[in-house]
Amino acid sequence: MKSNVARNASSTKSKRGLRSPCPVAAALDVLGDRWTLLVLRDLFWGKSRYGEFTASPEGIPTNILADRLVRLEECGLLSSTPYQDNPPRLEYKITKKGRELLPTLLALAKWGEKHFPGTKAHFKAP
Amino acid sequence: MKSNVARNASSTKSKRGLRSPCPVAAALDVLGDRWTLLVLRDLFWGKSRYGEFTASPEGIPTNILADRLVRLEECGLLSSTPYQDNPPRLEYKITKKGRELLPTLLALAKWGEKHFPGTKAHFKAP
DNA sequence: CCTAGTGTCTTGCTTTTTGCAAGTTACTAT
DNA sequence: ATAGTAACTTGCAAAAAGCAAGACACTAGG
Repeated sequence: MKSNVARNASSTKSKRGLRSPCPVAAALDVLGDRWTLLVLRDLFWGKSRYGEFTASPEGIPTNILADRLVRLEECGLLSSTPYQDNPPRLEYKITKKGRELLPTLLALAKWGEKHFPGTKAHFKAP
Repeated sequence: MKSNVARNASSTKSKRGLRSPCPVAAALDVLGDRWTLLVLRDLFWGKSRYGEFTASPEGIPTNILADRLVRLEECGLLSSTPYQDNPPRLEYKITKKGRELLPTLLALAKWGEKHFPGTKAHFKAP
């Protein structure tokens, strides 16, 4: 069963050089969409398997999840390891590089809590 | 000259309630694309007019810029005031709510500088 | 042996968004 | 009258998002 990399080789926007000398722009080439930081959030929460990600309250579509997991591994923000051979199945873990996004997620969560009453973050404080 | 709100009433994804009780998800409904945080960065840098935004190194397309300025004002992250009457022209300023995203931008910039060598942030440190 | 269930994807398709490039407007300057 | 300017809008093609169903390779149970 093939990966979906062939379906939309969409990461061309950061495959060739940076579009800007700004680190925010470079970071957003990886993170700037609705779902990527949410997948990272779930990894921070300790989720590691497909069903755990899809069970999150936002209801990520499975083709989007598959795409983001591939891209995040390509960018070195998560790593995958098989946990079963028949059928082959992967679990995902955040990497050191990915963990270094925690300040960004915490800052975003704090801003979100302040400006979207009724929302509540559930990060484990360091 | 009409606004482009009619062209794509696209903020329906956050017009009706939150898609999730998570503040990160709520924040990403506003910020989760490639350009929005870059426009905010430019506002932090003190840019306020159209030509200043388009002069940034990323080369934001003007229809995207127009769209994001409208949405950011709708969300209360910037305010616009006329600086000329003939023809009518607006300049944009970040609001308090928008300034409260500075920790997020700084965290993102720091992560980007570390992982994209050659990039350099230019924020005024508080 | 057959059927149902499961988890992890892929696929087909429609809708939405992105973004290119050119055009429009209402002015000012010469 | 013409050219230039700033701030957009527009038409269109391409890309991405996302719905819903399907495929696969197993396991469990009768």
